[in-house]
Amino acid sequence: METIEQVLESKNIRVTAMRMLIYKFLAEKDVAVTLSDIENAFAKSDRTTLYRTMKTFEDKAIVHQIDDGTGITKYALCEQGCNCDIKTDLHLHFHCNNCKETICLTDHKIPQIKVPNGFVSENVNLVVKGICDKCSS
Amino acid sequence: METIEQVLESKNIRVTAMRMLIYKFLAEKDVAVTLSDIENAFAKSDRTTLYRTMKTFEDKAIVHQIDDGTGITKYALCEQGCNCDIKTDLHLHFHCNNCKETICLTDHKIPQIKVPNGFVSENVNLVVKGICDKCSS
DNA sequence: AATAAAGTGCAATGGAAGTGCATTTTTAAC
DNA sequence: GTTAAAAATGCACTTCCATTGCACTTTATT
Repeated sequence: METIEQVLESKNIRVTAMRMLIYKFLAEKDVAVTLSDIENAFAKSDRTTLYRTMKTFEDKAIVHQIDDGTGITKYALCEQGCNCDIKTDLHLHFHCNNCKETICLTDHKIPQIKVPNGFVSENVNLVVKGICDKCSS
Repeated sequence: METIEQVLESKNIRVTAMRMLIYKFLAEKDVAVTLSDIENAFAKSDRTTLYRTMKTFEDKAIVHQIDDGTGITKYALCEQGCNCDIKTDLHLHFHCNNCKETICLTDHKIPQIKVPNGFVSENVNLVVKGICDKCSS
């Protein structure tokens, strides 16, 4: 089991108190979070710091952004072995219309999408909306 | 060939000069447009009017919103026979990373997406990003 | 023509993303 | 250890888009 310090160091990210806290917060969540979610969890910290921290985490492939159609950017930790950095790890996201949470369905890969002749596919964003397992039971 | 008036009337939308102009503008475009695009095309009109017009059009299934990940809502006319109103017409959208335009690939249906047990899929948003036919040639 | 209903325009608000700069903290060099 | 450089943080601000309230105008109805 890696410590948070080790995770950050292995990705060449400087270890700071704030970053460890943010990482811990993300790790405890099983749903994608917004900047405001993080902001509310750390009343002490500034939005800008969180914003830039997430940007750093994203650059280093520790988190990935999720656009679930709510208009608000969400973030989630990349899974072990996730290849978000090379843009080919295309798992899909599920947004619950009931509880409004968004989660990664990491082990559900996006099927190959056919595009017309002349079009080149580089990236795919797929969000399924509906009712999540917690809300449907 | 239906006139614009007939289209609007058939959808129970009151015909006004502004609405006809907006419809015409949309019909001439083969790409999805933002509110600002429409705003710029009609310097005379107010953003609010356009916003509410699009909302009306959307309610009546004349246009559908597109969230292509740019963070800005885009709109496109529904095709003849498009079932956007019943939320089952799931064609995909293509966003060009070069010219930044977004278009509907109306005849490319979204494949059936499997979700884990307990999850209920109601709706799917799929955006493919890459290079469009005009930019790749 | 009178009235009600719907559409339109102006002004303003709110939320989120993003930036510049000063300050603090961390790292590295001496 | 002290110091200089680099990176991180916090504050203030700006911008952009979505959205709403209210007054005014236009359209439909009788």
